[in-house]
Amino acid sequence: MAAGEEGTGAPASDRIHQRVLEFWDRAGVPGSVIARPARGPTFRFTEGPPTANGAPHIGHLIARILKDVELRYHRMRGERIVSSMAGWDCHGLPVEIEIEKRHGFRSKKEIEAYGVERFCDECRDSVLEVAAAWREMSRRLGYWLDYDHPYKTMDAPFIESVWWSLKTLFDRGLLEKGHYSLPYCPRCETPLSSHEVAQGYREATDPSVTLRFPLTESPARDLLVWTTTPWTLPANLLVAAREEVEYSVVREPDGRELVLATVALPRYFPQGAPPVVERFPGRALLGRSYVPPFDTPGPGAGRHRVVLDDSVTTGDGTGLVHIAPSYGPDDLRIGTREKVGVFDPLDSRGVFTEQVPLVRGRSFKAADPILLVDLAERGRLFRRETVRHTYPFCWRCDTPLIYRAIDSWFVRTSRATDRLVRHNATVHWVPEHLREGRFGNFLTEAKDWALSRNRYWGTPLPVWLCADGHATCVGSFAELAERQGTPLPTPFDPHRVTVDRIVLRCATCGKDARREPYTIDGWYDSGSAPFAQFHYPFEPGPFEPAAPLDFIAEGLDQTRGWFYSLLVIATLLFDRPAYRACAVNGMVLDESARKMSKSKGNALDPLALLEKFGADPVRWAFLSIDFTEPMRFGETTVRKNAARTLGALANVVAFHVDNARADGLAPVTDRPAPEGVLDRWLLSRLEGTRGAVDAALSGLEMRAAADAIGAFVDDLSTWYLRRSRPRFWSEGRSADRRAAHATLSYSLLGLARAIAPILPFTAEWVHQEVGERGFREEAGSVHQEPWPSVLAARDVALEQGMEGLRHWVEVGRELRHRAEVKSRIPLATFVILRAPSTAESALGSEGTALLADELNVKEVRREDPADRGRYPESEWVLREEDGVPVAALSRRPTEALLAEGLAREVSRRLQQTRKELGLRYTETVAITVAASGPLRASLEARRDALAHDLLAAPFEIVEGPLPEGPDVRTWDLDGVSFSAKVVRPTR
RNA sequence: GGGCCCAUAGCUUAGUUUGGCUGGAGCACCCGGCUGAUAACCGGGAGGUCGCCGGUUCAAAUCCGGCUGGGCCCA
Repeated sequence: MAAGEEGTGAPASDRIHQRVLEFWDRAGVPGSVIARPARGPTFRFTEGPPTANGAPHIGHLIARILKDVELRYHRMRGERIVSSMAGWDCHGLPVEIEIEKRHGFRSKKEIEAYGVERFCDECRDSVLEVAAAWREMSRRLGYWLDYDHPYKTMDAPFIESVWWSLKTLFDRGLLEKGHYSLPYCPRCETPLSSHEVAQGYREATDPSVTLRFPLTESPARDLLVWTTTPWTLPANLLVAAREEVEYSVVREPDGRELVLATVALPRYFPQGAPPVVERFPGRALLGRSYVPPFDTPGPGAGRHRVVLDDSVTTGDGTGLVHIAPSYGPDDLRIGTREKVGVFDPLDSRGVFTEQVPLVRGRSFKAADPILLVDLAERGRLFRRETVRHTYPFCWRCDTPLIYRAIDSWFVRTSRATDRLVRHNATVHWVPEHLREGRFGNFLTEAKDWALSRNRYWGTPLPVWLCADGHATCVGSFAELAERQGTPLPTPFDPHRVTVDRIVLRCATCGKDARREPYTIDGWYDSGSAPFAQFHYPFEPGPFEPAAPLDFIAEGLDQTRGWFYSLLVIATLLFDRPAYRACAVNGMVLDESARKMSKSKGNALDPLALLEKFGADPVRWAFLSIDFTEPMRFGETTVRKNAARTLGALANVVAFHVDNARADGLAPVTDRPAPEGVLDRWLLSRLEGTRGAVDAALSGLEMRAAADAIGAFVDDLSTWYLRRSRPRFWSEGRSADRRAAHATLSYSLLGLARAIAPILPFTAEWVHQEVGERGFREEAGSVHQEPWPSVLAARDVALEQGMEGLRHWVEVGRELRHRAEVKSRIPLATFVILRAPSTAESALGSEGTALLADELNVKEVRREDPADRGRYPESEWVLREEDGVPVAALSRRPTEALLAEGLAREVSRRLQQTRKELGLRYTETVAITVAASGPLRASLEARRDALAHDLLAAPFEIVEGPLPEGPDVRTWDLDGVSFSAKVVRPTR
């Protein structure tokens, strides 16, 4: 038996998984399944490449389960998956940071001192180490991809494809250099794209300060200016007001005057404002010059003045905004418009240069308090508070970001907004609301994509500039060699160390051109994966420019990551959507609905989880929750969800296999045509389940598929098998026995195929065990079987009839309950006072017999509903609906029936004894029962039946009591005692 | 501050698209039964202001508005 092994949540789960894994590995099943079919309809898929900088976490597990379920389903349908390549996202900051940590580096200078070449080599090696951990997790999960031939974004062919795409964009004017205000990480010394920034907002406490900027012509009158970033004050060049907003001048007790927006007065003077001496609209302030907070050199020195801009709001602060063009997008725009230039006294690490002597050598954050003290000493500080707000941090290293005016290369996504929106509209999103909701909103706001990074380990930007500023974008290695005038080394590694040395002839003027020293955003790499994995367009392959992927699935965090970069690149290059269907899973929380994190110690290690429970219980547990929402998940989730269905199925299989072997009955793969209602019912239910699973999986409703399977297994175990059990131990190979065997064997084999996408291990085990394939290589795997897409007809009337019958069982049991007669004691009659429905008629007399047996009554009849008077309450218990009796049950058993019940009591206790002795139901025992009086007479009368039921030979009935002994037990049945000696056979 | 999503029994949830049976299941609990039976099975019970308030309607878990709580995202 497979039942009862502890600790797994599903019986024998470990053993099954181990055995199946061993079989797959030995027989090379995954490789062979992935390779086939060579022909067949194409199902386009791309594995979202995990960033190869750390071990997989639990969130990665769910997306991989969803992907695997769909891929298995489509493979079984005979479709060719293009492609099944595993993928690794190798480039970028995440990987560099791992290596920096290893050496304790804190800045780019240290990397350069160490040697960029060595550094990049270590990045490359680290990627390969991490890939091994992912591979093992995937093996245990049963996530089948081609791990022997993965695409890696750092491979030369991949990079060449990316270059081709960038050149294509460049030629269309969609790749340009610009001077922009970008989020910048001072630790990583590189700008980040807006979708990277989006990943790193969190709560932070910052200074909230209001300053006095005295007006030059009216030295006793101060502009009040508010900021949460004091370190930007040395770079102040302008103050912005809003044209139509009303400003007030108030006089303080000491005679100084303050200028601020009228609506800001209550904010600054909640107890009542000082007297207002003047009011005017913002435009009146235009051109007024003021004394800047710090006397620093810079392009705007001496030209500090008030300008007008609509970006000024009065929701916070004073309605007068400090403008430092180098440190904010609006600031840069205004500064450019006012032609004051840019003053940026920070170096690339965010440290103040000698341009601000007061804080020279200090990082921007550390400068805040020093600057504030200085301002306070000079009487410029009006108010100092702190504020809690959300602020962006670097998604990799957690350093606070700053906006900074910087030279960068951009992909002009803003020019394609309408096409992005249009293509997105065609996507089948699961959950659907993402299309118009979060993802859709993001698209309409899409800004140009800041592509360049001032880093080392990444795809080099293939742009060279000559002294005259002409840009040459290189789209292939051949072109590179040609423009260089000499062949490239072989093998050619297109990373910075090699590429930076190459000097080209400018495509425009023929002068020497040097490479722009940038790498590109790693999201561009992964977004290129659908074509770059095939080295398109340099090699022939299955990639078709016009064809979107049919399916992808990843976590919600990819909304601004991969989902976005795929769509942008597909739109700009091929003017089509990137994918037809996208399943998106929510975040995985712990069992108390808290975020999982390593620091809290509540993170589940996916590999450990798979090892502890086996993959199928974990897969089942995830598919039992709504994956589109945040999921509460933990070991309990696995235990509770998996035990029921997987345990029940394992035990049905174990029962069947035991039974079939005992009588040498062969597996049945052709659909049998049994006569019995139970058999026909089960076969019909099987077809219904197959259909439901098929519909669910084709609509990305993985959960509905699991529900249908769960319901079928429940019916199979608790109704079909429970009701059919006696048929399996009828003597020899009766027709009924063979029919039951054929039905169960065929159903289990059919079920194995239907569950294969969802429960690949269990499916294989059922397929092998029930099919008597013995896990032999040549016998094949369930995953090589075709999907049962052509279904046999269901017998709907029969299914409905069975539902009706089971309803009458419930009614009968309720009546027994009310009559207080336990089921073991037979009753004479159950009467249904309703005409049978057509569906119920489909069950015929067999259904009646089944109902009689289930309710332990001697007779089931149907009668005209009008005959109520024939069922007096003294003799019957009645069930009424809407005041009309619908069923009646004999209220009391006769003496004879009581005696029969007594015999059954004895039988039951002896069966219990068999069980306690651990006997299999193929083993015979010797039983001697001692009883007297009516009990003995009742037993004598049923001697043969009892002997048969109990597998007892010899079966003796003697006048009691039996002498005490190790095998003797005594029971008391409501005052009647009996004892029995049960002796195990000698083996 | 803005956007998206979620809220049904102690837990997991069906039902919400398209308003209409008495809001269904499973787990857990209580009572009983059954067992050739699996952390099993069967019946009964208890447990629901369908988050709250309002609106539309003959009729609202379902549609609309607002609010509360939670999650994610953006600024």
